[in-house]
Amino acid sequence: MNDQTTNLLGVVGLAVADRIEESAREILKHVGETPAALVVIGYELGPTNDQLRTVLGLSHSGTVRLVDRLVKDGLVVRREGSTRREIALYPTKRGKVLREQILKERLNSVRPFLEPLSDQERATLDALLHKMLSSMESTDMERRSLCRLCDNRVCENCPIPADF
Amino acid sequence: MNDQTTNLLGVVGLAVADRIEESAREILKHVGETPAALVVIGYELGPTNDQLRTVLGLSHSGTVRLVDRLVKDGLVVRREGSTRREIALYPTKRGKVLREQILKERLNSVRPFLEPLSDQERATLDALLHKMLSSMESTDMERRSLCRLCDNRVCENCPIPADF
DNA sequence: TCGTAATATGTGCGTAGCGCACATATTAAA
DNA sequence: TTTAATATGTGCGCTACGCACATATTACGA
Repeated sequence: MNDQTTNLLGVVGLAVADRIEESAREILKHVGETPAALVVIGYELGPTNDQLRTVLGLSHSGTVRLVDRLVKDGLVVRREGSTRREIALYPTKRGKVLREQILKERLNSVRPFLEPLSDQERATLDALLHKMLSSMESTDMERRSLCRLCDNRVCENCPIPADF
Repeated sequence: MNDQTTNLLGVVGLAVADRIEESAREILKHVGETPAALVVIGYELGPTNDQLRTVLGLSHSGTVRLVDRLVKDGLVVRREGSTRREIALYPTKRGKVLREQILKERLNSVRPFLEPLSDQERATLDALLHKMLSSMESTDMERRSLCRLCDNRVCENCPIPADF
């Protein structure tokens, strides 16, 4: 194992995450897990507070306040859930619009990294990344966390399941 | 350009950054740019507040308060700089120890991503990452920001310069 | 069935990590 | 030698959280 490669992956990872966060901030005026929350809620499967919490890796109260912010901004609504103690989170029309922008700008901010590579090199990188991801995480929850900012429409064989 | 590869790179980038942040939090009990600050100051070149600020991408006051935290924790000291209005930031003995731990655990947290790959595949990935990085950023400041969490001892031809 | 445990949400309170606007000291420049 | 630029520090506020607690609903076991 060569630590130089490990270090390089750390650099690229940090750079990619930086660019993604910056692009989301400009659209949503929120940072942290708030953009990911809007993406997850935007699947329109009506996640509960607690399901959202596990995907985002936040505390319970942190998640409640995060949803408060999204509700206050008119991006998300709390509906009645399958039982009376649960809620179901859904995006508003405006929430869906902003979600689309977040997903689009996320891709736009990552794309420059691939710019220097040829088609052949991109295909090689794709295969390597795919191998890294598919062999790494195990539980469904970890997979959902990994893909919490994904645009699932551009991901063919994505590990994130569409159901909670 | 295939957006599926772009998306995959976004996933890996987010995952890598997550793991790095988590490892630093356990050691330093601080998040955000604080770990990076300790790494940068730890080069023992006595950066000024303002030089640190540009590398970390923070506001001026944010940087002052960040250094306040490091000083309060006994990890960094403010010394007199080359002119009387400048300060020179240096790590304490304890600051150096924690810095070493941050660098070590950063590599430890990224290494699992390479675990599924063969030696040959790692070499290919290394070449691709290197090409991506070397063709991307231009100014020295951007390079320093990219490498703000690097362990420069494991990076052979790293773009971060050793002088400010 | 009835009480007890588990689950789900929300709240009071505190903290870390930042930015903006302003104040002050020092150096550079006109 | 004024004036501008630079470097640091401060008052104030805000966002994004976590912890501990309160409350409501559902599940479960005696």
